[in-house]
Amino acid sequence: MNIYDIAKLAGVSIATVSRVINGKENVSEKTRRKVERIIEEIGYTPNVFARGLGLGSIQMVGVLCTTVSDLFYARAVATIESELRTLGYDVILCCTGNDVSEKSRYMQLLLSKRVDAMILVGSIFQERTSNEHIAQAATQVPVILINGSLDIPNTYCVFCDEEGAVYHLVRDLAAVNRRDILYIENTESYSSLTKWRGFTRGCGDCNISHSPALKLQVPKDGDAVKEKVLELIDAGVKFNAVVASEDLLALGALKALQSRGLRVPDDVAVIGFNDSILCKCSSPELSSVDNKVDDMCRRAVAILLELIQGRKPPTRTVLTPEFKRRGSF
Amino acid sequence: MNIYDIAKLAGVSIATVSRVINGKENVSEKTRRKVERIIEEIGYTPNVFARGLGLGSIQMVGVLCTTVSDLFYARAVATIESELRTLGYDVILCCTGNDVSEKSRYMQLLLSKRVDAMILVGSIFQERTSNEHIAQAATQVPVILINGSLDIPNTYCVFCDEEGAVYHLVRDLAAVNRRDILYIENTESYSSLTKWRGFTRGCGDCNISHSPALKLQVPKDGDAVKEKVLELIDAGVKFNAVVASEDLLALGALKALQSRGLRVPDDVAVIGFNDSILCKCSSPELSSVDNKVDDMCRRAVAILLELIQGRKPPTRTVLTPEFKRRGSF
DNA sequence: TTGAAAGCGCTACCAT
DNA sequence: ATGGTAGCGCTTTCAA
Repeated sequence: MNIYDIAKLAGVSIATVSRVINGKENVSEKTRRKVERIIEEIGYTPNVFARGLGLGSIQMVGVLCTTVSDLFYARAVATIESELRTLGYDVILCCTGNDVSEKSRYMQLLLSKRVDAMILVGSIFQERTSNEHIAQAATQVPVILINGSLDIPNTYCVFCDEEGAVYHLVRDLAAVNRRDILYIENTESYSSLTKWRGFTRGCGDCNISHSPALKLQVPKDGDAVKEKVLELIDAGVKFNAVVASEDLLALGALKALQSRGLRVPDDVAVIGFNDSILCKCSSPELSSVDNKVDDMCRRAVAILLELIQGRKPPTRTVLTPEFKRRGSF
Repeated sequence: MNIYDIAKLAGVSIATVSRVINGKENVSEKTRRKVERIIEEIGYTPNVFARGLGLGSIQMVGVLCTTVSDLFYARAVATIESELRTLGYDVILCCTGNDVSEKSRYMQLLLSKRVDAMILVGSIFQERTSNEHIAQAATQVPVILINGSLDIPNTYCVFCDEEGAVYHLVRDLAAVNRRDILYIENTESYSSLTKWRGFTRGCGDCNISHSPALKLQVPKDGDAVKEKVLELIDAGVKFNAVVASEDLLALGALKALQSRGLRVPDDVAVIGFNDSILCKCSSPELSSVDNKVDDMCRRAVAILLELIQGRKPPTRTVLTPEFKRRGSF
């Protein structure tokens, strides 16, 4: 069932049918109604390929994350999807994994599918070495980076001042004499770097000389963290606060502490990052830095909208995180 | 840059270029290499629309879930995406929400995008009233339902014997004299019905007369559950086991119990459903029924593959859940 | 207000 | 092994 069939049934030309479908002005009310009725009756839907061929756009945006089974990314993707939907765009979901060459391959794939834009979710898309593949993609379609910052033409970044958040966290801890801070970071993510910068700056300002023994670098795995923290405790390393670059890591630490009879927050304060659903699963509940995923995503889509409308959106949008105080500090 | 340009540069016809692109046999090695070199050099990628126009397929599958920010769905979507990717298919993600008319609208949308198939994730897509919209979609493309069972032509179902799982759970509880079981279910999902059936059957077989006061129906919200369970405890209702239709609900109950000084599992055993990441966040960790999301998703994609290959896959695939024993029972 | 016809870029069939 | 060419279904310009 195509536009020709409709045209024949309505006794008009395909041009007229096309006009009706696309809501053009120059069609008489009578003709419009007739065509619309037939379209309705037949249940006709235009062929997207044919349409795309002419227009060069298929109203789709590629959304990339390393894996959507991660809480943070899942939430982000959910928000982006719903926001884009309101603009009439579909989401092609790509879970790329951590490997750069894979990320690059996915971006190529999306370009070949002629997506209208690409949204990269997570600082993890900001490579420590080269970001040439992003630059390359950005020559074809706008690229929006969520939770990362990159200075590349046609690339727009939305992120949260995580450095500042950690900085203030350290100051707050020092203010209540929690100066022996165990810092746990996920090795994989780029944002770890930013957070660490905030941490050291905070330590500097508070005259805390942070021992290397109090920095833990781990993969994103609750059990692994727990193990490591247990080792630390058993080795006699002392600390009265834990700051983790992700809730899951904080949770692992919390469990390790509790299993050794240490009280949270009395003996040790624990603070996570992301303000995920996990925070409400432990007792005491986990204090955490809310890095405003939803806001970032909404901003990202808003930027896309501006681009579509031919306006010039800001290249960088910085949001302020918010500390969510719960039982663990 | 299109196939004509490539043809011109290579000094061959577009037909030959097309053959090279599609890896057809009947091209001389020399010609193939020449064309490939030029394609590489120019960085040419075929236009998907033009291709789709001819083939009627765009190598995309629509994946629908109510919201991907939910742990269960996120994990499912992640698995589906990665499996489909290996087959060369992209995923169009649709988070529909619970509303039937919205679900229906999304399915129409996907059909108009000419997806090659649709995968519905979650029993929630099985409406209690009419599933006409699914039947309608299934007339156009194969529909695969994960964690639900529907008898509709061109619709394939993959699900887990949740009824059996709950049935055996009740028996196991009864066997250790945990006969006062608080049953908590999510009102929104269809699978609640199945689970409840297993529960009552188990009670029947064990001569447990289950009091209506021990059935809690709640939305999917940990805090809400906690409230309800607290009310129950404070009202003096006694029970020595909790079975919940989802981990999040079980966790809410667990927190309520602990906050009233009840010990888990000594005083009350708690069992969740889905074996999600949440199970490992509490202390004690949550025992849970693993309903094999990953397996279901893999099966679903395997079915799709069979369909593509023109084979006749089974209409219903039933998996056996597995009880994951942890601290809470 | 309406219609005719020229693309859009590709696939696949038919010739050679 | 290669080329010519007819669609695929739509949008859009140009004429009427």
